[in-house]
Amino acid sequence: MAKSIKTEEKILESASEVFREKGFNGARMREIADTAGINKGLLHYYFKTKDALFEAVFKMAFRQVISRIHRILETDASLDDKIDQIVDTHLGMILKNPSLPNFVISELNKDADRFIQRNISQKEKFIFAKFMALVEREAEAGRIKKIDARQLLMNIISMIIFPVLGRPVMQVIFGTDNEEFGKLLLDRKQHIKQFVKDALKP
Amino acid sequence: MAKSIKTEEKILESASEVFREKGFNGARMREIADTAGINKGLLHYYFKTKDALFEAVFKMAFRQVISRIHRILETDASLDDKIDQIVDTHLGMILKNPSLPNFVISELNKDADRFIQRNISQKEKFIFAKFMALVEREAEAGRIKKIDARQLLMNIISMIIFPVLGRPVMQVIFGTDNEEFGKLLLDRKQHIKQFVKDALKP
DNA sequence: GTCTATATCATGATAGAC
DNA sequence: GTCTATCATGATATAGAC
Repeated sequence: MAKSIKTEEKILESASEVFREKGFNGARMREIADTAGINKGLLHYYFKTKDALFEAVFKMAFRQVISRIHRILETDASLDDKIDQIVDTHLGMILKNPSLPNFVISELNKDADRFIQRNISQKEKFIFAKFMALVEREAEAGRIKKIDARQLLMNIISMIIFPVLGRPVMQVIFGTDNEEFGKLLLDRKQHIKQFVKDALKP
Repeated sequence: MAKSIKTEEKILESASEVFREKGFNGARMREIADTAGINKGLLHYYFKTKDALFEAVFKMAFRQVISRIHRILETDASLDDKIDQIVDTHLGMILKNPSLPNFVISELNKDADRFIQRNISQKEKFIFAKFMALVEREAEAGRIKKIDARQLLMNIISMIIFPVLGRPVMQVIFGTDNEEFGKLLLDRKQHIKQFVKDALKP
């Protein structure tokens, strides 16, 4: 057989596709089975319930979004390099998977509090504390303006993710078609890096 | 009666509440009726179908988001004032209605293209062209850096909306609880204005 | 206008043959 | 492991009494 992918992987792939497009409530087990080219009954053989299947898919998507950032924050790279890396890898990933941010965020907002509590660990706090210290050092050395590291990171991530997420809204505000807007998005890597650098200039 | 609100308004209010919280697919006509304190049958008397009710609610929410921006862009205020106004009125509105952005954006992304086409008008293009000209004039006069007006507006709106929208994600990255994050959000008006001003400095 | 009762249908999940 | 057939539930929507 050309396709040696195991059934379970095929199911996860198809489920990811359908859940991203329709959300948990909009997705049908029937459609997932069809997309995977298998029978509905088989879905329940591999994943007992719709919830279980969703959980598996969502976890993967969430890690994809968040682990990249943490990995970059963890390194010993300079602040400048960290910013460049976050913009490059994140914007690249999002442009390749435009449905990812909306999926993660809209599902997350359905039960935010429970999720936050389950996912904040000491490790997160520690990694981020390191980044805060880095920003503080840079400011004291006079290489950048004094700034709250959390606001800074929030600004950067906002400028990366929102344009893809809010694309329909922005297009209506601009009065712009898909093609023209696509060009704007391609320019953003360069633009964001410059914009942030300018804002930080002491 | 203390409550002289007409039934139809009461329905719209309740529907708005439930749709925002659960989305179109997650919302139940039953829950909307209960919230409004009326019977299910009566919902269909006022709004033939669930789709029709949703359409009415969504239109209101969308206008609330988008018309404010257009109104500000339209005025004869200076660029500086326009930026301040967008940040102030928008962030204020969003902090008062934290569920609004997620509702509008996640529903919009389910059928973005159809929606965009239906909502782009010559008026939009005209208003925005005026803003682009303003930004260009300021740059030529040497009062700000040269910048693409669309990227600029995208940056501003991103920084306003995303932190509320992506709040759960950011809290996990920061390792921060609701209270601490809430304080960060309150500081953002001031922070964003300063950040943008710094980035634009020639 | 407002309610109760009901029709109709689609979905997630299970049972059981192969 | 994979399929078919079926169940049980719960949703939207309608009909009709008051």
